[in-house]
Amino acid sequence: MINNYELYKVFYWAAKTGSLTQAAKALYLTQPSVSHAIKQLEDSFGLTLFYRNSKGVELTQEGTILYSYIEQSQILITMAEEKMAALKNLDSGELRIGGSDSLFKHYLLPYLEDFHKKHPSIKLHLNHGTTPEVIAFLKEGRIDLGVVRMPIVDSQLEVRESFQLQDCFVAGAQYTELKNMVLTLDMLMEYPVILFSRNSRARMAITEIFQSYGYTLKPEIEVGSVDLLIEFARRGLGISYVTREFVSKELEEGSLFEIQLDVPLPPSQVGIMTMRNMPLTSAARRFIELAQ
Amino acid sequence: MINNYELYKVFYWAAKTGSLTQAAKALYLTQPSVSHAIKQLEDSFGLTLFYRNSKGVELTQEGTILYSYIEQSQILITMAEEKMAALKNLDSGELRIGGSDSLFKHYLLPYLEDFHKKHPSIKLHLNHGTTPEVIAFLKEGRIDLGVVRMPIVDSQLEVRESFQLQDCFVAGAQYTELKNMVLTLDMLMEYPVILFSRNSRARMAITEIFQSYGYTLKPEIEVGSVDLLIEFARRGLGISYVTREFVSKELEEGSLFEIQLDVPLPPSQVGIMTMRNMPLTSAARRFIELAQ
DNA sequence: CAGGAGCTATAGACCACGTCTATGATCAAC
DNA sequence: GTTGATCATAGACGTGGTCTATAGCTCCTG
Repeated sequence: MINNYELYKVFYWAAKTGSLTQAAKALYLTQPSVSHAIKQLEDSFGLTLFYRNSKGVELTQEGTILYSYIEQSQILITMAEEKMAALKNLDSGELRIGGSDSLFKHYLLPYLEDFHKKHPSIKLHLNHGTTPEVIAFLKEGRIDLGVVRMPIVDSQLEVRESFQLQDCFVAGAQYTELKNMVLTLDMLMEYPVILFSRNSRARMAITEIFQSYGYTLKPEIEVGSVDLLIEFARRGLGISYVTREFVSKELEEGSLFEIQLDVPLPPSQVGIMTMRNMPLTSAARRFIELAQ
Repeated sequence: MINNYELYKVFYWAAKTGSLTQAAKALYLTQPSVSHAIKQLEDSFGLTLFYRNSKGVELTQEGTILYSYIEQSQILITMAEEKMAALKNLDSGELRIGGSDSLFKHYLLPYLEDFHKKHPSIKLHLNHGTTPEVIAFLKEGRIDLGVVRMPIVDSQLEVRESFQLQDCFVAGAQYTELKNMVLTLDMLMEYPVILFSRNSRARMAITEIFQSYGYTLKPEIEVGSVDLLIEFARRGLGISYVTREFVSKELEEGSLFEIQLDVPLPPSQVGIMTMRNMPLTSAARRFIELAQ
């Protein structure tokens, strides 16, 4: 019917201000333009929308009916524009991050706090899961970004290196004799080793390292959380393979110490994953910026 | 913010159909135009609204939020356009008529019925009042048109002559002796005359006529409704001055007869009044068309 | 009553911008 | 590899929305 919705904006302001001249000012147009626009509307409806008098204009019965619809419509558009501006300014919106519980707890927390302080109106949604689960979340569009250990090889994903973590073996008071020694892998395997459950990325990594030296690493105990890994080591149940940064408190206070090995353990990189060629929300872009 | 609301229409269709190509078809545009429009929106918000893939497009988080507003807005506009079309086609709307009760009851009824049959969806509002009241209603915008006796002299009003009425004196069985006589005003004044209340237009008219012949007409009885005027005459309380068309039933059945005078009583014209230079609703225009 | 200050309507010119065609790039399916 | 979708880009075109200038009207004021 009407092939130019701009006319409704003009109509809205004309009706609202009761004056074509005022409407023109509000819209940064000239009065004849507004006059012309209203005429177009009236012609295409075949109805008169305004009474014109020397003081301005007034809605006719039919104009009043039109206004009741258009007013709502214009208000919605205004709200939409305000909302978009808020999203842009990070005054609104949400950020959905996927990652492992331990990464959230031990490492991402300061970044999350920082982000939340800077942009308190953005709702944070944290979804924990294993690396494959996080990748699946990403592909399903359920999270905006995932934080996992590298390497990730998936052509659909774009991975930014964020920070390095160093895994290491730690033990508690029971094994004080090892404190100032440099162990060979041979020696290490004499002790009971505690590892994270089979499907974890860190577990696979260390198993491969041992294999590359010709050893098969078999854990005495397998646990399902980083907290248990730490707790078991503290109680002297064995030597745990953990991320050094996750036990920094225990290392400082001396309840755990790091076993020195004669071979280097390669550091593991944590990466922030996003979908390749998919636009990011403002919030996601901002978070990545802060986390790098 | 956005200085072209057309873009929202394009966005709406793109989001609704999930395809720029489909949106282009729906809007009778080419695909590049739609692509361009969406880009404009995205640029001016500084946000990405759609994920593009080889199957079409999909809303981003931010696009989804925008859509929730714009969808409502567009629906309202569509409803508005449908409503305007209905008003134009007289499939909707209202018609507010002012006039005297007796005109409504005795003369306008067939026109009202006719109009209502032809346009059953138009609500009729009938407001009765004296001629000055009806004029006031018109000027206050409370009615679309008024139906009153001419002449009306008011530069703000436009009056269309509609139909003629003939006032006359009638009497009942008590005065059968006058049935086949032609009376002079002199003779008439020997009888008790029943008139409508002082402020009525018909009353003023007949008083003036008598005065122009040198007589002062003083009624025996004054009543406030046409029905009473008729009833009193039937009961033989006097000779009533009524509009002939309003007593056509009584004249036919013989319960009243018309007094013949030796001077002509000028006919009175009924006019349909509207505000001069004020646009009429479609319904009002249509009614006037039918009533002429 | 003349003159001024509002208001809206009309006429005509101009140029930005929205639309088009043509083509490229990418992806999925066969 | 080829075909047939999709959206993006480039550049040309022309229309329609905006402008200036002016007229017409009503109301108010000295």
